[in-house]
Amino acid sequence: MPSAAAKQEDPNDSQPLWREAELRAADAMGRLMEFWGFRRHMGRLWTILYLSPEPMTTADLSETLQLSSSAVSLSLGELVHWGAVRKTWRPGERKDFYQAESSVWKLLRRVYERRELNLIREAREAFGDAQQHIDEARRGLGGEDRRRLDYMHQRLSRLNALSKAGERLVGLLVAGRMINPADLQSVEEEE
Amino acid sequence: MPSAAAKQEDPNDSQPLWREAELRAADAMGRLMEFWGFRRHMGRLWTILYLSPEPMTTADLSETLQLSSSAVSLSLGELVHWGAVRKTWRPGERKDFYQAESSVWKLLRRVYERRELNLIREAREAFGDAQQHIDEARRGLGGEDRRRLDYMHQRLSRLNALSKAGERLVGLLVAGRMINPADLQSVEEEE
DNA sequence: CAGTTTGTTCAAATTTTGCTGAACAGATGT
DNA sequence: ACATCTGTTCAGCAAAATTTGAACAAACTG
Repeated sequence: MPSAAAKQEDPNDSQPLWREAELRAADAMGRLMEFWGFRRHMGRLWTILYLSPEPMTTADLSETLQLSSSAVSLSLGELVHWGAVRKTWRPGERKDFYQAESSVWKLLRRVYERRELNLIREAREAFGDAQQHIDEARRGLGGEDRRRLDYMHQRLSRLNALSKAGERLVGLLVAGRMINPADLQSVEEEE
Repeated sequence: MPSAAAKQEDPNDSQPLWREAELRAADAMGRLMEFWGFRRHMGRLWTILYLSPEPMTTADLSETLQLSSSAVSLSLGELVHWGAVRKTWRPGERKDFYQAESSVWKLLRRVYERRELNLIREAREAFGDAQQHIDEARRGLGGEDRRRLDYMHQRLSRLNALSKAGERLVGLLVAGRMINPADLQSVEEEE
């Protein structure tokens, strides 16, 4: 008969009691990250690491989340690339160990900097180019066509201004100066 | 021989000169919206409408972007649902006409309110639940297990605080009070 | 140096997503 | 009531993304 009091490390069925809660939290973060444009596993892996007091190996992670080692390798690599996870090593151990970067605020800033900022900038450039082409195309025209191109030109300049504002907004967030400190309780972290 | 001076409405090849620029701008917005989690066509359609001085029909749109009427109907419906596009009608015309909501700022706020806010809220709830379960599970434990659960509990409370901060941040954006007005030139719009 | 252990890359298979044409439904005019 | 025009929904197809097992590569052990 199966010993009901087995503490933790049974092969299959008897996960520690808290494992379910941990997975729920990881899934929530996974949804967040997926929505946010990353692989869903990145959020799940990061959360498991973030909740673990000890660095973990790929084998640990692969077992906890029931993922193939390739999937773990891929998503973990991307997390490392984004600076969300760091490799560490243990004397005497050959495996790589991973631990979560715990300053979420810092992570957010990095993502906005490397991703959103570029994206908006590209869009703004496209709007600017289009505007310029319209500007050239409208010279010498009159009547209905001219009215239409003037309208388009004005609208494009509006889009341009908006992207510039967005760029600045994100820039301020990245620089950490966007938030009125009085509005939020501390978002600083222990790290 | 083909009359070179045909004004605009040729069947196929001779698009107006400015069409290319318009499409480039639409594509930029499409990329932005796709990245942002919407269908890419939503951004493209909206831009075409935004740049047009006159309301347009589905046929116009479908022809401009070379999309099937079903694709137009689908994405346009979603745009209407998000309040990014409005239907209008012309006396004597049976078709529906569409025009873009031109206050981009208002749109952004609506999206954040209806989407991001819910998303973060759900994540926060999940973190809270997990935290509570851990809290219950750790009672009466000692030693290694207790330490681990205490750690998890503390980390979950951190995630909880962060989501709360995020919720508040987005809330302020939605309420229009997040931005330090001195930091940005006017984001107000003509409407 | 041969044999392990560990991590990464690759191609095939599966799943998911997006798009289309056709069927359908609603409305309008004859 | 019928015919026509317009917009929406749906089943099937095509393209894209994810996932996996296996091959490969690298680092270490004895």
